[in-house]
Amino acid sequence: MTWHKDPGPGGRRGYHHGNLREALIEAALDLITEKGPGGFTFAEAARAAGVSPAAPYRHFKDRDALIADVARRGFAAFSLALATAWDSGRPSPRAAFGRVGRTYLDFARAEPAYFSAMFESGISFADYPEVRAEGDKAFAVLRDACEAIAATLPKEERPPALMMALHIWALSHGIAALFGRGDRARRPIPMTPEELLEAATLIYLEGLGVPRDRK
Amino acid sequence: MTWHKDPGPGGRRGYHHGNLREALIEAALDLITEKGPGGFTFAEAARAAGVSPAAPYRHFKDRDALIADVARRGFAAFSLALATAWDSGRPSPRAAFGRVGRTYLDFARAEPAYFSAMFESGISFADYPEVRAEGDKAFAVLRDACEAIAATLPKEERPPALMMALHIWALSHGIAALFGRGDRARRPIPMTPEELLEAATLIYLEGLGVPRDRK
DNA sequence: TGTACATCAGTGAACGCGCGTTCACTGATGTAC
DNA sequence: TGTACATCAGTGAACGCGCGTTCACTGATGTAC
Repeated sequence: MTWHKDPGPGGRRGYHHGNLREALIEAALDLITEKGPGGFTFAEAARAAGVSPAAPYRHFKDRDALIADVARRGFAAFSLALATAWDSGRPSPRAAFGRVGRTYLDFARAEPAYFSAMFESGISFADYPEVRAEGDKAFAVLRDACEAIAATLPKEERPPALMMALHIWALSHGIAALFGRGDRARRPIPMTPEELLEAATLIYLEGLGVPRDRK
Repeated sequence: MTWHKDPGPGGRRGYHHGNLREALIEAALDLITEKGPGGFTFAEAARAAGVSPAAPYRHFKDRDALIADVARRGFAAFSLALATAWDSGRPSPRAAFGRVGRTYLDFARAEPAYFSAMFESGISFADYPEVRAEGDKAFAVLRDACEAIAATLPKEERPPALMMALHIWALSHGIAALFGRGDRARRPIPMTPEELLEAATLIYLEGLGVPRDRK
């Protein structure tokens, strides 16, 4: 790793950029935010970083490799956010579970570019196993949470935690995708996505017989 | 409307195509199926229809207008499928409700191109109100179904049908988007999407206190 | 029934554009001695 | 401490490509008389 002085607001010091890889990722996030994953181009990312169109090839094999790296980072940030929200189920699994759901929606809204790269860019988990690995970590957080929720039930009534996790993931994802973002394609609804998810989760847990927190 | 002889397998008779509008829609569906909504181009659709690149402009203002028309038709087909599945809640609302959910997943799998155009193409409801209108019809079917399900509960326990419909829509959509298609980006799960949705719906309705069908 | 004509759905060539990618290159950096 | 050199991250020009869109046009169709 090279040591670099702060390049200042210009972002560029001389012949060498200094931090091109990061700058390209940032540019990609900005472009995806503006135009969606399809609207992002390698050339424009280079331009945004103030660098010739050939320069990105020093850092990424091709356009897809850059998007995959964005997705990987997105999943990493996502699982960190979810894990922080879950906080090992403190103070109670149910309270923590609610936070996890809200965090899912938060993330989709606050980081639409990551979200797009993760779920809508069409990059293949098979081609980029490191993306999949980070995605699995995020899912594992949700699974652990479901495990803890299930554990509040008597043994013979416990639903499979994997199934629960898939249900909650799908529900959160559906709400985020349909109603959660400032999309032009969005369908307006008479409540917030958070309220919608919270109500659904409440009903779902009720259906499983999960006891509510004592007041 | 002009009367046309069957153009036969060549698809083309002479100077006039005869049914270019339909041929372009078909081509768009094929292309979107193959490469996603981003991979579809006006030029390639023209080529597939065996027509010069300028010809599509006789039928569609631009590329987006064609995609919007695909989305509109998709929503129309979707609401027809949902309405058929619902069948006015026969023989029982719950049984019919189950069919509606399965139909959602069926549609996503059987018509990935429509599904993409409807939900992932980024075309704006504001710019194409006819697309929105068809989408609303599809949602109305689900809403009616929820109304009927809610009506099986005593008045004071009935949840708002709109909320129920949004919950079920989001759940179905999340499952379809994450696990429902033959996507390369799909995450494999140890059960079918149909089973996953059915279980979730069962738990959800249980949580609402909706009585089960008598055996 | 025949013909002139308006209408319409196509043609095909051309445009400007921006893309991804390659290439031989060169300036800057760090290091071995 | 000074210098030669290897390494590396950039340049910038060029490529072939396919796109969306326009234009003046022409062949086919349907209709008024």
